[in-house]
Amino acid sequence: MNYQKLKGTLDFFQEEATKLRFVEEKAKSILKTFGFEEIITPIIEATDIFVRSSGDNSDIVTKEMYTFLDRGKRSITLRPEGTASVVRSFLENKLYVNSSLAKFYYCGPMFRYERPQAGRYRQFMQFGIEVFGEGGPFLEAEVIISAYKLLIALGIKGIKLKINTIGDFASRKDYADKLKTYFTGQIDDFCGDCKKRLEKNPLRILDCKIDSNKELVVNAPKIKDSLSLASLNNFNEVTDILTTMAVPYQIDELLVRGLDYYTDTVFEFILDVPGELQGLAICAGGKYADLVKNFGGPDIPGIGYAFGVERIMAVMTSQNLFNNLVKQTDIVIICLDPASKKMGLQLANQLRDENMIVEMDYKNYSLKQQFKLADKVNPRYIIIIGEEERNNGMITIKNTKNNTQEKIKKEQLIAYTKGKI
RNA sequence: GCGGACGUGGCGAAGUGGUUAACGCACUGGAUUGUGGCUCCGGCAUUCGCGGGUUCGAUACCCGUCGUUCGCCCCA
Repeated sequence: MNYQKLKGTLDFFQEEATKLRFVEEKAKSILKTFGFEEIITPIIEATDIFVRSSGDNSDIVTKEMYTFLDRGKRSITLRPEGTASVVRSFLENKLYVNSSLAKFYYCGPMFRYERPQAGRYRQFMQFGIEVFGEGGPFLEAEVIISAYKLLIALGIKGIKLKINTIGDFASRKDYADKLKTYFTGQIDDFCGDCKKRLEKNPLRILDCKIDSNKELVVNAPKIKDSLSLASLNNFNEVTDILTTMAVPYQIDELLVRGLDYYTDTVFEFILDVPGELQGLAICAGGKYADLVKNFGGPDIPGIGYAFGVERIMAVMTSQNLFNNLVKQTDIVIICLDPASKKMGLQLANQLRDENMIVEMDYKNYSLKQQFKLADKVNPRYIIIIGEEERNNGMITIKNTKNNTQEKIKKEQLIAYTKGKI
């Protein structure tokens, strides 16, 4: 019987696991400087949580969720995104009572039943943040800045920040109606999807890959003209702050997000790099003014974003940004007979207590074979213990950098290595 | 959900309608028994994703299936 991983899933081991953890740790350390705290929520939630938040017409809900009935006949879903769970937890635990602003980051697997391709998997890691509370344009800008700083800290080149405002629900409804009127009867030569979108969600016609370059689309009514003055002012302030903070951005009036809960400011960091990753979003998010309220909670706005960790790993790999992740061994202990092996084991663990990385060959007794193991892990020092050393309470220690060796008393070993490794 | 490409040992990769399935890396053993990383020699796929068909014969041809991968839709 041959077992293999499920379609669209990934095993991370050795170097890849190290990369994943590296990105995660870096992200955490930067967000901590912004005062974020970690929130860990379950991977499974009641299906309704996601239907409510993403919208029952969204693609995620209609065709991408892993949903099943548990033994109690409850509909359970593997989370397709992080925001809904965090909002649920925020409300359930009344995390709004102690402060007017709650800032969380999370990291974990998300699940979407899609056809895998470059940078897309059925189980993928997202690193994201959510902030609850009224913070105005400064908060929104800070959130975007935190994402930007993170990408800079990771060293990723070729990223572009696209930002837009889609207004509140009222102005969006108004805008959708305008678009509908505008496009009705005019899109006979548009793709089939766009024809469907006209009824369902006319905003999506604007970022259709096939039709978005058409004159009709380019000249379509702009969302700006449907926005409330407050929305408009807010957006202008956000971009102003970004400019002040020297965060390059590009206003993209066609940027509309796929999840229904967004309002006002939405943004994406996309990759502008050659190859298959070109154009992929590595971070996306926005404001959601009414999501908490719609969940039955107080009227508290939220804003957040999520990074696609695998995508970040992919770009970083292609840009050679994982240089210092090689496994490092400090010492290999070579033991030439069983009695020496026991002594070696003791020494190894004493050294490990000093935080040194120590390995040894458990199987062989010949010097040559053990040296071969040592070559593979390329240690700073090689210790040799045989009958000769044992009888004198000595060990031989060899510096592999300059190929010198000396005999020292085994009691001196810790002191000898101090400061050298 | 739709379309294309691909599927040979741990990895990379050649190959042909007929029985020894190249080669490289990795792994493993050895080149006289306490000093390696180089070199040399040996071992390592009864088997070419799986199931069926065509054929005297298939890893090679056909069908199906599963899987990988890329694109579309959508998205991180």
